[in-house]
Amino acid sequence: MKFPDQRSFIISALLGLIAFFIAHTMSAALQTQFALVVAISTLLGGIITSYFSATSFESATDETIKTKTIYVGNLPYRANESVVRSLFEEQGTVVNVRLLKDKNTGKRRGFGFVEMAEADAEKAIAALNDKEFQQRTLKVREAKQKPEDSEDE
DNA sequence: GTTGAGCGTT
Repeated sequence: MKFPDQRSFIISALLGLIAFFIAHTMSAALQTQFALVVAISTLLGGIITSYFSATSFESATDETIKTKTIYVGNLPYRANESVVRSLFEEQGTVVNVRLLKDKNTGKRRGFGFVEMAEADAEKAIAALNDKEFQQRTLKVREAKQKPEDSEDE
């Protein structure tokens, strides 16, 4: 029904364009046969693709985890991502860590975002908020979600 | 090389 991702859609569209131009160079009788072959090949390819993606081993657990993004402020300027990551990993599994730098100068701005699993995120916020870290008091909160919609299922 | 309230990049 649906394409697995946008790449498959683009590839299919490109192949369709190529087939269109090839068919344009043929006689009417050949066009019918060519269209048949293309249609059957597309069907078979789709069936095979969906079979393998349905039986692919454990690729479903990758993006099924519910993660929550945490805002971390008042960080010392000397702190880097690995230090923050290891600090939050004491409270749970850290999915991603981003410390924001200035776009022009590239200097650290002293705050960042940590992405964790939902339960671990709540635990980390409660445990690490207003905690002293390298002579600074951390500000740990749940991050404002970016204005991105389309949450289906 | 500096500074100190804050919510953002592939």
